[in-house]
Amino acid sequence: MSLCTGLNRCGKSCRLRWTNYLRSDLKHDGFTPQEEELIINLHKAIGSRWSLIAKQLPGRTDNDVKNYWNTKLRKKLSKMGIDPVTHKPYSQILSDYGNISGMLNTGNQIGPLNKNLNYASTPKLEPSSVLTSFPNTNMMNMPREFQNRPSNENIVPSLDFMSHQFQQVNINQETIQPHFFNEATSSCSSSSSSNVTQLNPLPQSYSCQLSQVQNLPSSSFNWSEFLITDPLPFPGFQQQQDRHFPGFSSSTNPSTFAQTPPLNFASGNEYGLNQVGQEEGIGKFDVGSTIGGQTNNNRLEASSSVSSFVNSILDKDSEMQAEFPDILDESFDY
DNA sequence: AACTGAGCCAACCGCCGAGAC
DNA sequence: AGTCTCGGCGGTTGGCTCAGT
Repeated sequence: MSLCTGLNRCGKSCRLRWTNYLRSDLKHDGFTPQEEELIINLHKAIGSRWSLIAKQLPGRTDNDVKNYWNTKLRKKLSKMGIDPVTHKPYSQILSDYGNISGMLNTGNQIGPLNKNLNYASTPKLEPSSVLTSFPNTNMMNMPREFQNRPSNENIVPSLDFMSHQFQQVNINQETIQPHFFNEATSSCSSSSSSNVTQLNPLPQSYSCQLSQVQNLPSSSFNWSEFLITDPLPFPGFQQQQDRHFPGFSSSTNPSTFAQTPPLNFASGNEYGLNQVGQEEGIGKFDVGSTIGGQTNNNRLEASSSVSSFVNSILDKDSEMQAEFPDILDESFDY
């Protein structure tokens, strides 16, 4: 390892120090509400691709964004009753899992638990020690948000979500029943009112009554049911996914996606990010409606065959090609 | 004043891909 | 083709600060 001249640091450390701290164009003040909103929206669209998110925030580094997310935003969302990984209300996650139970028998298996646990971002919580029941599921029936996550974030609800459940159970046993998988179908719609909204700088679509969490479907659960032998629905699926969603697949270098020009990753109008993007004169690229989000409710039906899944990908690809030919066809030189 | 726990954030770690040789 | 170096990335750690007791 070679050291920088006169410094007891390697070149890599010096580069990181420069890029994360010393660069003159970096902001060192706090995040604005607009930046905060953009981070949340981008995270919802593309997950923890911090470098990509940071590219949309002038003067911020990926480290800045990552730290801010881990220390502030994640907790903030969690307190609001929103799973910071899926960006869905906890009650809706449980509802989804309740609705898709029983599909495991179709043959799709859920993969290695240790891999899946990487998806969860809250440390210091051992799911196997705290969670003993959860609805059955499988890859093809996962909420789309899960399916479009990087492969290491694919399968199970986040530990934020789980810890939230247990916090609710432990902290307020009078309002949240310990057996929180009681039958219920409630989920937070975009028009749902909320007590949380008062504390919530985000739009109502993100709001959810925490009390809804208690009304959850009952189902026996065993962690082993999340195990997958093959996380991909068919051989070559990953390659297809890479081809159609470059930058969104785990096997693709995120830099591929980074090669797109500055974009506004508004997931619909949930966060008013279109306005932010327009103010900055950047293009609009509605990831939420085309790829990762639920705006169009293009969730795969539980009965979808593999071919229909592929077709849906191809359809989306065609739509994207038609809508953003300049972006998708453009080549970049660095 | 001393201790403790939580929050924050710069720095580090390990992995991966690209490019040079 | 194989090896090495470099840079980028996301995840994690360690030390500092500060509020609470």
